[in-house]
Amino acid sequence: MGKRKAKTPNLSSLENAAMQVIWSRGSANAEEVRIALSKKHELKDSTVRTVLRRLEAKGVLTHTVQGRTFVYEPQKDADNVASDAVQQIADRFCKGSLSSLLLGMANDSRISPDELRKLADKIENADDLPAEPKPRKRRNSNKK
Amino acid sequence: MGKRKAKTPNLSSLENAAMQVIWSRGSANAEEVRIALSKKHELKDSTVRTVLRRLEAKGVLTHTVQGRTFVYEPQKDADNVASDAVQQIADRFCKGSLSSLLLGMANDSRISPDELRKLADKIENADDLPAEPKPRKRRNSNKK
DNA sequence: CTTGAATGTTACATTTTGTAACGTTACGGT
DNA sequence: ACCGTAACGTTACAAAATGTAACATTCAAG
Repeated sequence: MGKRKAKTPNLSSLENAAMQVIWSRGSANAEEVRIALSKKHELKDSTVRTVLRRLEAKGVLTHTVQGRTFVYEPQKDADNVASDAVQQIADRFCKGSLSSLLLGMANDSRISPDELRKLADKIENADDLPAEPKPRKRRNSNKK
Repeated sequence: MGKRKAKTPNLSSLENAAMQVIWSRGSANAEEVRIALSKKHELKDSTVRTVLRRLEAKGVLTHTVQGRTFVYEPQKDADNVASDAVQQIADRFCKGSLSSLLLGMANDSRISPDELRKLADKIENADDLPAEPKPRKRRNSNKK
């Protein structure tokens, strides 16, 4: 019972863009973020660092020091944030019922029963197989 | 082809609160909204009306005149907005794949294969029965 | 015609964002 | 031991978004 509203802070579009970069590569330093963003929008490095600092202030990022460089990484992975976001929508529009939400999406032809079933299968096969008594919690990304 | 980004405008918390009121009752005038919000937050009516006007400017509300009163109603129903919002999340975090998004939610135990299957059934049974060729659009508030 | 309810107009103070210049520090190389 | 430079910190601001309202105008009903 304790854990109340993490109240995912609303990110501005620039902040969001920065987060996308970091989420997509797992972590990044200011310069990397700047480069990535520069495709769309040229920014001074101090600008980028300001944004990054603000994001950390908002609690969505943390940093570790490597040499004399700050390496930022998400406080929560993208998956988690996405889930929370969806849940929040469900809260606001469907009294918290995810099912109702999805039902609505089906009405909008955003998703079909078929997909849902396939998805159900995939989930079972992928993660929940009863042969594994030890469902390790953590995500073990050993790639790269 | 045509249909570009509806770009659901981000609503501020107050704006959102107002929208919740209107969505929940289908439509409402300034005074009703004020009353509803007053449970949490006392506001002058001009304040409320300003917010309502801004919401209309943002395109999420429209109004019709009834006598000399403005009756506001959502430009899009809650369902629609919710769907869009979820889709947007999928876009941002899952390259647009709703399935991936849901998969992630399953990982977080936010939803289970079981629920998905039940949901699939419900959708098929509820909405798709070929017996009803004309799902009447709406507009029929004969109450009151 | 006087009222009053309802709307329109206009104003701010705050907060949030976007953007950045400038100052400080300390590692690495010569 | 220096110094240049890469990284970070500090401080500033202009713009936009929000919250909050006071005051003016209108028009129908009595």
